Amino acid sequence: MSTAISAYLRGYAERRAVAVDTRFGRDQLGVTDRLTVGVAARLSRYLQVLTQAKKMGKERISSQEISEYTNVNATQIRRDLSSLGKFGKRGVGYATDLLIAEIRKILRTQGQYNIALFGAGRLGQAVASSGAFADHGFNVEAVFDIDPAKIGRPIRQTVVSDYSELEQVIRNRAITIGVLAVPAAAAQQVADDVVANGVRIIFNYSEALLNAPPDVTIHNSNPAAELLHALYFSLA
Amino acid sequence: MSTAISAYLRGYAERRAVAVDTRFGRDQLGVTDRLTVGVAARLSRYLQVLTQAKKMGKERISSQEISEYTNVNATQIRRDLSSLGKFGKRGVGYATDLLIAEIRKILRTQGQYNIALFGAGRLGQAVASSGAFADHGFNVEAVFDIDPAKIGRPIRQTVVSDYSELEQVIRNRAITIGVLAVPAAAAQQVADDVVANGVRIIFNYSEALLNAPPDVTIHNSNPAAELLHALYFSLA
DNA sequence: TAGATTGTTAATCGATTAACAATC
DNA sequence: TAGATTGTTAATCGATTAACAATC
Repeated sequence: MSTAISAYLRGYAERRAVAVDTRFGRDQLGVTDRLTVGVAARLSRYLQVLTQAKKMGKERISSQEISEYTNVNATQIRRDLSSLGKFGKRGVGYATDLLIAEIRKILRTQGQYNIALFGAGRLGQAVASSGAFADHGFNVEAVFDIDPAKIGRPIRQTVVSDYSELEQVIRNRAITIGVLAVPAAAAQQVADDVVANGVRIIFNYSEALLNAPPDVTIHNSNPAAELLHALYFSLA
Repeated sequence: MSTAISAYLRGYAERRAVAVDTRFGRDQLGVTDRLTVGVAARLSRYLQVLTQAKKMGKERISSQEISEYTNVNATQIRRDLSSLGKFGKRGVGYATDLLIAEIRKILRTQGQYNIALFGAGRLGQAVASSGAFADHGFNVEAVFDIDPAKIGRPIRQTVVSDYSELEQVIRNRAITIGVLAVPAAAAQQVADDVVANGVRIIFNYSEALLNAPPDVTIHNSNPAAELLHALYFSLA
C-alpha cells in the first residue's frame, strides 16, 4: 500500500443536485440523472483500475484493493457503488468484469468515440501509441500535422493528414474529441478550428491557456501541477 | 470562458486538520502547517495558470480570470489565497509575479528537484522535452533505458544512461523523483529499483498498478480516466 | 468620485469516515 | 460454522457559494 497522491478530475461547472435511483441511476422517466462531479470522477478512476486488474487476470476485487490503487477510502468506494446498484457479493468482493460493465453503463461510455490528434511529434506519437485510450473505446481516427515530412506517414494505424483537410476529416470520420499535442503557440488556433468544426471536447496537452465557448469542455493535462502537489505531501 | 472540466489532485491519505497562520502559513514555532489536500491541489493549479499567464506577459490577474482557466470558483480562489496572506489589491487584482512567489513559498517548491526519467521512448522523449517540468524547478537530471541503441545518445541536455548504472546515478545526482515512462510490464521492477535506492516520489506514466511501501508517494497519470470523466459531463 | 475587485462572513451541501449488521 | 467483505447508517468536517463591506 502506498501513500499515493492520485489525480482525479473535477469539473466545477455543471454541479447539480443528485437524486440517483438506486438501481440504474435513472429516474422514473428513464432519464439518467447526473452524477455529482466527484462521483463521476471517482468512477472513472475505479474503471481505470478495474481495466488494468482485469488485464492482470484478476476476476474478483475488493473495495480494499481498489482503495489501495486509487487512494479513495474503501468505505467511499462501497458507498459510491452501492448507491448505484448492488454489484458486489458480501464476503467475496466485486466481479471485475461485471463491475467494469456496470460502471461503463453508468458513465455512458460504452460506445466508441473518435479522436482527432493534433501534432505528430514525440508527444503525439506517444499518445497515439498508448493503450490507455484504446482500452476505453477511444479511437485515434485522425492525426494532423503541418510538417510535410510527417504528412502521409503512418502513426500506428493512422496516416497523418494535412492540417488543411481538417474540416473534411472531422466531418467524414465523425470526430467528437480533439486532442492537442501541438506547441503552446499553436494551441489556441487549433482549438478555434476544431470548435468551428463542431468538436465540443478538447483534451489539451499543451501548456497554453485556452479560450473556448461555454459549451466546449476543455480538459487540461497538468503533469507539473500534479507533481508539485505530490511533492508538497511527500516533503513532510 | 469554457465549461472546462479540469484535473486536479487530491491525496486521500495524509488528511489533516489545518490551522494555518494568516501570513506565512507557519505557526508560532516556525514549523509550516500542513495545507489540506484540496487547498494544496488548487494552489498547484493556480501556480500553473499564473506561470503561463506570466509567460503571456500578464502582470496582473483577477480571481475571476484564474477561475476561468481553472474552473475553481472565484470566491474559493480568494478564500484560499486570503487565508494564507493578503496578496491582492482591492479593485486591482493580484500581481502575477508576487502571487507566483508566494504560492511557491507556501508549497515549499521554490527549490530545484532532480528527476530521473525511465524510458527514452516517444513518451520519455516528450516528457524530457516538455517545458512543463522545467518551469517549476524540476530538472531531468538522468534518463535511463535498456536499449543499447539509445544509451549514450543525448535527449535534450541529458545523455541516456544504461539502466545498470541506476544506483550510482541516483546517488551521485541527488535524484529525488522517479518518472516512469516505461512499458507497463517493466514498471513494477523499475519502481522497486528506484525505491530500493532511496527515491520516495514516483510519477507513473505507465498503465501498471504499482505497489510500493507506505512512505512512497506514487502519482499515476490517467489520461483515459480523465477523458472518460470529461466525456460524461459533456454528454448532457 | 465611480468602478472594480479583494477579503470575509454565513449558510448550505457534499465528502469522508468509523462502525457494524447483513450475508456470502 | 468462521471468516471475509459488502451495504448502510450516523456523525463530522471541509468545500462551495452568494452576498457585501472594505478599499484600491
